[in-house]
Amino acid sequence: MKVTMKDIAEEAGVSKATVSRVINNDSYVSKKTRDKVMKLVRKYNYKPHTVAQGLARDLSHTLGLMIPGPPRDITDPFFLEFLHGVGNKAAEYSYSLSLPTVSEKDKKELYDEGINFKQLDGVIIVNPEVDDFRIDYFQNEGIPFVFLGRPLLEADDVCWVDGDNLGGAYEAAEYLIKQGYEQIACMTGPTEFVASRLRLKGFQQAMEDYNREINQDLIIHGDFTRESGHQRMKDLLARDIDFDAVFVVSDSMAIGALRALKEEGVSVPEECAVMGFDGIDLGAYTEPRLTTVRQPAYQLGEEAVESLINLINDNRDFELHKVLDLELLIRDSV
Amino acid sequence: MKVTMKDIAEEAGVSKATVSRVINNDSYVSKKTRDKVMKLVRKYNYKPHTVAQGLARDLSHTLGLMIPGPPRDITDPFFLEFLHGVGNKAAEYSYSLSLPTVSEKDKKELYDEGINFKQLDGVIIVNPEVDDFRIDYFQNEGIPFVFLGRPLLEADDVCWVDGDNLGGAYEAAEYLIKQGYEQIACMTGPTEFVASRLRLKGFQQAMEDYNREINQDLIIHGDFTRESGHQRMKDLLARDIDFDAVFVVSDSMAIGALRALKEEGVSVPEECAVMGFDGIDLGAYTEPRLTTVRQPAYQLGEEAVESLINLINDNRDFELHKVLDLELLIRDSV
DNA sequence: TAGCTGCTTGAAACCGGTTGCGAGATTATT
DNA sequence: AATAATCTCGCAACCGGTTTCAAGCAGCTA
Repeated sequence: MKVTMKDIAEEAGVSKATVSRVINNDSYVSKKTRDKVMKLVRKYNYKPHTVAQGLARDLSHTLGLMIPGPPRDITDPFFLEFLHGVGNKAAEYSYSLSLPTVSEKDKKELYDEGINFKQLDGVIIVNPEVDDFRIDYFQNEGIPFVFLGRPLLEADDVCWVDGDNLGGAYEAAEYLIKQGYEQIACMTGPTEFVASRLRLKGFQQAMEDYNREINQDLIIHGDFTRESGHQRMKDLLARDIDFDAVFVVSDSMAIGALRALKEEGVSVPEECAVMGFDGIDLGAYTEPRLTTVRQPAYQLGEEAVESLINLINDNRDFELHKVLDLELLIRDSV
Repeated sequence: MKVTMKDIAEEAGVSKATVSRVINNDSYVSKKTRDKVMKLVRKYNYKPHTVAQGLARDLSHTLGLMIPGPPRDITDPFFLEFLHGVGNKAAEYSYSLSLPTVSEKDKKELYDEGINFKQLDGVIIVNPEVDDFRIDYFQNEGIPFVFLGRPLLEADDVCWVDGDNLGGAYEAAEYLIKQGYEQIACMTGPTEFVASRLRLKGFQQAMEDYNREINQDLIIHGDFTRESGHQRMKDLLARDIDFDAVFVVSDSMAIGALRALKEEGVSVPEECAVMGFDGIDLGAYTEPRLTTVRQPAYQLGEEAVESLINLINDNRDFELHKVLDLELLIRDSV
């Protein structure tokens, strides 16, 4: 039989209210009664019933995670590692997760229909777009949310955690430059994603700082998938422009690009160096192994949950924005 | 303002009880009042408050997913795809997920502590072991559960969904045999996992059926990780036994093995063919691309949830065991 | 027409907590 | 010593549903 708060209260000879106060160490309870209650709590290993608590406090103890829909879907290992961090941290705080896939296409409709967002305590949004409409949406609904990745905003009162995309991309480009590559291409993501822009910007900044001219023909856009990396690289090769290195802003795309290069008989890194971004461990198993910038996906997941819970609890005392450092991971493709 | 059941009841001029009955199309309600209520339900797009419903019915609307701990962790792409299926299906039925990582080491302790299992409506367990202790555990707790993978039991009243491991492994081995390979090795997983055994058994059966002798030295055990695939293959090569093909029972391991072969200068598939198992799409990006047996991970995830919900709802009218077909995926490594 | 039966519905208790309000006990203030 | 301020803590309402029980009512049988 499950022991409830009432049971504890009766055995301790106090009211439910008091037990509740002890547990949430709310307001004043004398040390004596607190000890008495806590003893019983420990004795029975009592844990408040999350659902009942939720009903009373209007909380669902559920966090929503908006999984990116196709093309860049959940199967992206970067995302998986992130999810892992989220799942663990959430479990640690007794939150559960709701993971509806929101496909890109009918995204807005889904939000209009409201899914069951109203029953979520908070939401984690991946891949902010420039001027992301979800900001308004969730603000209106009054649902706390945190972004993985920073949305580009002037008045940045929105909570996010992010890897240092700009810095990481800068480092990557700088490394390529210092290694003596001359014609460096950059394959970035769709312009509507902030991450694409920042990484491109980091690249451009490094090129500028080292007085390299940027050939606009060597800036191309994929969609973060392997397939697109493969295709775009084929296209680029077909266009017959000289380049001896390419900075690809996601490992998945980089792996696709690697494959295209191989198919076209271009040796890596001799004829063309490839620099990735993300640091998925699959990159350690390509041929050649992918040099890349590692994002701490797992920690990002943990931080996202941590921030979100702070938001939910109306805790004002935490960093609204968190930037985690990236790290150059030197392997064999450069 | 959120519309509650009381609001609907008042506007319809009936009691909450009646509205509840309509919604759960419980017992008898006259068509007239039912229509009247339903009209309002649609008008306000009313959805019952999951948490309140949970409290009343003693349900949490949360499913637990026991994530395998290290070494074979969630980062395994097969598992990710599975999780994706689970997440979507669960969301479809308005269930959320709790994803605590249960590390292999302190597994039993965690179960003893009980985590918060009592507040889960059901649990999905991955990687059943032979004589899995969790069966007793959850049966005692009275918590419905479903396995991904069949546990080996005589009295099989336990619910599971599984790929046809035995058949798939048989096919894989048969294919190798028919392709004319002579000395076929098999790298399987730890013996405590049922999947390892079944896949090995399928392999053995095929060998037997085709009158091949099995060299026990060519049966080796990894732990499903890339690292182990890499290491075990190195070991095998060092032992200097002849073989011209190897059936590796997980793609992750196969990819590790592929790498080891490459490092040792053994060409694949000319000098040694490699057959994988799982069908993670990463296998399409190795060099050479991995021939393997594809498991429908996403569907397995969906089926697992479907079965679990049937169990939760005490629905007796469904297949307790589901076996999904596997499919030989012929690429370049054989 | 009285008595039954079966359908339909509402009242109220209940699920397991939280919380506003106020009363009684303690301590501080003057 | 009287009064005020501060602690403690219980009562009871409430969160939004579900479910038991019984009553009202219509139709049917005898």
